[in-house]
Amino acid sequence: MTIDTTPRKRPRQARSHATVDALIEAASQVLIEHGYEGATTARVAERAGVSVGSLYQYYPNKESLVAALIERHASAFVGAIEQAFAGTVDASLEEGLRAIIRAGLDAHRIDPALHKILVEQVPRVGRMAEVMDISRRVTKSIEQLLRAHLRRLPKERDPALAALVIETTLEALTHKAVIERPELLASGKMEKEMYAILSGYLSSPPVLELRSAHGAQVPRKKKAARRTPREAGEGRDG
Amino acid sequence: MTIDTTPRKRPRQARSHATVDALIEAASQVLIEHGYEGATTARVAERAGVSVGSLYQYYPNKESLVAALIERHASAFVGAIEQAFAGTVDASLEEGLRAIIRAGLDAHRIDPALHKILVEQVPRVGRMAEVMDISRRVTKSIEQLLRAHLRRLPKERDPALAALVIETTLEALTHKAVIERPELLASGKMEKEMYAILSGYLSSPPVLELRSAHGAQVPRKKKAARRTPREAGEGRDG
Amino acid sequence: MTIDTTPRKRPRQARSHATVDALIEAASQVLIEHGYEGATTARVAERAGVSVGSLYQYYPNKESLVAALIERHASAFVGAIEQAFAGTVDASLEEGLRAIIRAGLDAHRIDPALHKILVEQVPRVGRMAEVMDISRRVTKSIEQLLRAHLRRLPKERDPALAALVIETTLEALTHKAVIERPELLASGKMEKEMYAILSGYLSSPPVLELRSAHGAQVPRKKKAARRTPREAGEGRDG
Amino acid sequence: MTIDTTPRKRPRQARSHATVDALIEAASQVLIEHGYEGATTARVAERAGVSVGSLYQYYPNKESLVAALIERHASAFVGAIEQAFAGTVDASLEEGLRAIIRAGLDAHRIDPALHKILVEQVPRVGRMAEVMDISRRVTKSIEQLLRAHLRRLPKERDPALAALVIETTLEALTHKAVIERPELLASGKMEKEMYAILSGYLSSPPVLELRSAHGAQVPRKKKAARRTPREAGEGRDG
DNA sequence: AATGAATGAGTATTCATTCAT
DNA sequence: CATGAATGAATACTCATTCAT
Repeated sequence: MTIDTTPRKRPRQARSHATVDALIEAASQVLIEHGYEGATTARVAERAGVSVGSLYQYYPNKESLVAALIERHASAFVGAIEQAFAGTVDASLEEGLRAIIRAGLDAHRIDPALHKILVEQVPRVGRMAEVMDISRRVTKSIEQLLRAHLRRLPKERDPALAALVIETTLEALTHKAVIERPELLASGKMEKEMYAILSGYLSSPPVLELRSAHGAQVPRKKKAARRTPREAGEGRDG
Repeated sequence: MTIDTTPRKRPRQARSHATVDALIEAASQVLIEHGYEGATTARVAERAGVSVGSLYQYYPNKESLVAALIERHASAFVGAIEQAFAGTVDASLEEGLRAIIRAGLDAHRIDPALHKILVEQVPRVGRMAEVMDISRRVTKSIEQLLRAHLRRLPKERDPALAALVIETTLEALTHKAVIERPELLASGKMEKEMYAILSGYLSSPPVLELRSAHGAQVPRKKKAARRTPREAGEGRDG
Repeated sequence: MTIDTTPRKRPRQARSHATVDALIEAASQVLIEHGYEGATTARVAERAGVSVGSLYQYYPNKESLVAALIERHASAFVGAIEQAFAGTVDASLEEGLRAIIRAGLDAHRIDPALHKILVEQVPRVGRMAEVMDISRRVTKSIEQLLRAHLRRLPKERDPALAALVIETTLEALTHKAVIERPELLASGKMEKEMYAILSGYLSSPPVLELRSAHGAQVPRKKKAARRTPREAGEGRDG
Repeated sequence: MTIDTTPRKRPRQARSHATVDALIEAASQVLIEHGYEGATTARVAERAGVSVGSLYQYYPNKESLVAALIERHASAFVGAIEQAFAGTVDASLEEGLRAIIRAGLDAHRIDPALHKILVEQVPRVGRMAEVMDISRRVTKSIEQLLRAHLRRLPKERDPALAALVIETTLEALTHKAVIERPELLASGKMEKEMYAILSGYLSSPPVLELRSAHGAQVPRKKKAARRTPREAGEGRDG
């Protein structure tokens, strides 16, 4: 029952290459304008300035066209992220975090409208796996970064889990900003918040934890006010 | 082009009321089983044990039926959250955060299968606004909590923005856990991570920020211990 | 890959019964006029004075419609034949043969144009089996007749094989007459030939067989009782 | 509405000739493998190792290609039959009949798969006439044979009609055997039955005819010369 | 002559919606 | 009020045929 989403044939002549390009580009536009349902093969072909027949010459069905579009976008997306990660191998944790944040934000600047539609529609094209793979790969990269700085992390922070949390959080915040609050992006405020939330997460132990869940104030000494016990105990900066 | 999604008439008799209920319930089941495309009016009517004609007696079109379902679900969802918030008005920040986290997790336990479908399909029903409203209301509640403990927050934390960040983050993590990693939910690990990331975010200054973005260890004098990252960063210790 | 050719639903109201009838009748006409390819669902629906939707309300696809038509025709066809056979149970061999011949001719008078199309197109509707079943049942009936008169048959005639030969021969001759030479039908000439060929086949020993296949003359008794006048006239063996 | 089925141009170069051959051969194979519907011009061209364009260089349309194939096959078919007839001009009636039977069986051995498809599909190519011509020519040949032995035939047997009957019968039996009962062919049983039915038909008067259709016994001469042994055994008229 | 890219009318089928009963 | 038969616009997809290269 699964549908073949493999492109039908590879264009050999220059002319047909142009057709394929036009089709994908048209698919992107029509998808953005009309959504998945509204993106009829006829409309896509028309927008591409090509006949339906030509569409089916290169894609065996509608899904395969969308799949190709997803692939193109996903590849650009992942490309952007991995490039941003490239220089992080022996960066500090701080640099690493900043790079990750930037990477996400930058990647989301690639055709955000299409990205939105694709994210919404991807489940029904059965390409969910591939897209989830993006997030999995990013999570893996984050985990590597964390492992490289393991001693800097709170001892209760499991790197794999933390990576998942970070990836999920960043993705969500980036999304929110891109789609609903672009001004937070332009002003750089969102980036700061992202850094704040991540660095807080990776520092320990958070001050709040010192207070009992019952609201009783734990008296703190003035000097130690913001230092955590472990920091002090570890004597790292002693 | 916009479609009227208002229910057609209000049921006055008990029998009609039963029909309306059966229809919504049927819609829910069919949606879960067959997805949005597969949820034909015929199927819904059949599942409800009612004729198509009757369906259209109460809902002018398919979308309005789904809209009603969304409304029912959203209302239950927000209800669960707001109830969880109710006792928080003069709770401590810690209690408040825990309540928020719990609220989200609990709400997601209401018909998660339907929730998933609805979240995916909602954009195309044009009820996005309503659903976004949920998140807006939750954000508002969080903001109130933060404002009640304003002095506990890092001074650079804008309560409105922080509330947005928190809401977004919690929603994303809850989602991820519900859909992809339910075992993290059962073990309570996710809840701990949520608390960790939020408390870190609301504590200050995070230790990590004390280190320069360039990875070089910035030797810190004891006095500088309390300097915020930005302060440190801005002044470059110079 | 096989297609479901079961009718979709049984009509409950008088109105829908009329629709179903109209559809089959229209299918018959359109099939005759345009052949299988030309018999588009649109054309059939139009001819039936009904919308395409209605067609698909009762038949899940084009094939099932044709299958229904085949069934209707085959049933009438077989009905005619078996009725004609009914009175043959204890008839003489001669009466039996005449009844069989008549049965075939009569059955072929039921909508011969449709019969022709159906016979041609049946292979591709996958109802071949059912139709072949007709011929198999008829063959069986013939075999029974032959067995009832076994002692009258030439000893070398296997009843099952003879039945197959008879059925095939009758079917072919009937067909030929119906389609290409209707005048032979009207004049009763074909019926006579059919009887002649069958009775010759079931009599023995045929004169011709007395001559060896190698042309060597088989010595016969003087009286040459079996020589025909004309044979005698030839004086070949005189 | 009628379509031109004339080949477009006659190949003049060896290369073109090869192409034309390859096309017909490919058409034959594809037709057998995929049936008429499945035999697309693209598939035929591909199988022939030629482009669609080339196909249309030699055949103005699909039908003309099939027509050419039909012609090729029909010509081989008739060729085989007429060759088998050639030696029959002054053969005995018995020899003639055997030759006819053999001819039909032999002809059907030429690409029976293609023959089957062609027989089924031929009506829709509008080449029915040509194919019917085969049977007409064969009938003519049979008629000639019969006329050559006129005096051997029962006086009531009209040679033209008898030829039609014989041709039809043989064709049907051959077909049946080829398609449904090949074992009857291999064992030679069918051939025997064919000879039996024909010789019975051409002998006269058949015994059965002596009995009235009403079962009344027709008084016969004392010697009962034509009574079969078994009949005698019955002692019905003893 | 050959190629194969492009065409687009034509086909089966679905499904939200209406309306006669 | 309820029913379910009827509607028909809309959609994905095919394939014979043309024509620029």
